[in-house]
Amino acid sequence: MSALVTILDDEPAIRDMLSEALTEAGFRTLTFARATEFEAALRRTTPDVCLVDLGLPDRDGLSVVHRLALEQGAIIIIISGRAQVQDKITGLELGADDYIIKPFDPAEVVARIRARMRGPKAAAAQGDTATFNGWTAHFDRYTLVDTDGDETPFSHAEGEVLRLFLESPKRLISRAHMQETLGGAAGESFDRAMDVRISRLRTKLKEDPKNPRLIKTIYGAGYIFLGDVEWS
Amino acid sequence: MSALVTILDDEPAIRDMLSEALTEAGFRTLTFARATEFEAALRRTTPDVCLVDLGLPDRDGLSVVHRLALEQGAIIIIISGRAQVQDKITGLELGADDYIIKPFDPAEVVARIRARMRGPKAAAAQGDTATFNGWTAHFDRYTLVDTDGDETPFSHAEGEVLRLFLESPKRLISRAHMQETLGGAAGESFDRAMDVRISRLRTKLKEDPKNPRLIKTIYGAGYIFLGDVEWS
DNA sequence: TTGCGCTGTTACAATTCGTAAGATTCAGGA
DNA sequence: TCCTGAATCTTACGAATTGTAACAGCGCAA
Repeated sequence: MSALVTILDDEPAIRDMLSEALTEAGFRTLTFARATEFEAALRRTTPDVCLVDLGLPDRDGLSVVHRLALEQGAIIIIISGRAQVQDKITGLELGADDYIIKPFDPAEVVARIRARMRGPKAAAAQGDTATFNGWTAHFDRYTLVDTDGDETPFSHAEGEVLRLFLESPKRLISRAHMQETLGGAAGESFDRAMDVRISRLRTKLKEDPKNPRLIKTIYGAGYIFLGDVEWS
Repeated sequence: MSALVTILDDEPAIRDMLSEALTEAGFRTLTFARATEFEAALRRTTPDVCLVDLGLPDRDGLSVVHRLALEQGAIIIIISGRAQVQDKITGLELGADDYIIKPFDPAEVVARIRARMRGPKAAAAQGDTATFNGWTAHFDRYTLVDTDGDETPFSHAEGEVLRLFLESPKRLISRAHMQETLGGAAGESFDRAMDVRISRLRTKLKEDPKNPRLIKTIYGAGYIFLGDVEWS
């Protein structure tokens, strides 16, 4: 399930250098020397990241970028010898997500790809994990990880609530619905248990009680989870 | 609707240059010279993009980046004089979305911000929001934001009234219609409740009681919301 | 058994929001 | 212009809802 990165560059040395660094970092790679080969491959596969050189023998790389941006959902990174500010601007405006100037350090390329993908470290856990606003929730390991790598364990009950939120972000989740999907087992006796679960979850997410950024209470209705969730 | 960009840099010349270019490009900006000032402002507002210099007088910019990545959903771009590949990598791994080296061209900064805003973070940032006369109402986050970037939370009941106004600006909204669409729930007995909701909304919009500019009362009929509303 | 962590319950603090009541403003007539 | 009753604004208070700390029961491992 590691991410697929395509490399489109006419210089073999650069292709090799990138391919090696990316494989080392846990990505799968495909390399191409010409735009036509690359575009033919796109009909068979869907890469997650596309590295594109602008100085190609058969076509201007910008046209490749433009088509990619229109048709694919991939992350597009231009790697070019053209260092003029105007070149960068037109590249970015055409749809590229980043622009790296030659000569470059392959480690920087890896770091920039990771910054775009934010989370799924290629070789990392296969289980069901979700990332949101700097956090990564590993439901198979019952741990929350921040960008620092610090882990905070969460319990089963907390995980149920968190999963419910992460499955429906930015939508109102009514208190009744929560009772129903989760604690429905016990009594209908007006449960403060849900409040306590949420309170505990909030402290683990380091929410400011006065101004919660992630779990927002709607008085008389329920809760809304704000946060940019991505499952993997 | 325009995105809010914060600039954190100790050099006034750089702050001015960035602020000017970004304003020109249609962004709203807030500038800070010290990390402490910046972090104080974060308690009041939620920027969409944060530009951070690493060489700050009072604190290392990397710690600012780290906190931002943990707590906020903002796009983080480091602007630094440190050009070593290792600096870039640690910055990106700490949570930055981009890393720009000084000296730089402000036009490139604008282009890179725009490139990031197309990504997933930006898609998250746009919920259902409306702007009017210097205010931005985020209905998903239940907050009002003014031109300074200061946030004021509003409650569910206030939001219902505000939404009603923003959906029919510059048209008479009768008291009966408001009761009907909203408060129909509880008692029909006293319509003073609506007055109080509106009164509270007015104070949050910093209306002058003697001379309301946005919510105008039509004696014996209802209310009119004046204001140039734009939804996004 | 003892100890530890998880979870629900309880009690009290904080917030929201409608109601009540006095103050203020408005329209129309004297 | 001034007066009067009705409509509206504002403030205070209280009921309902929600937040959180403290406590107790439970399960599990050493």
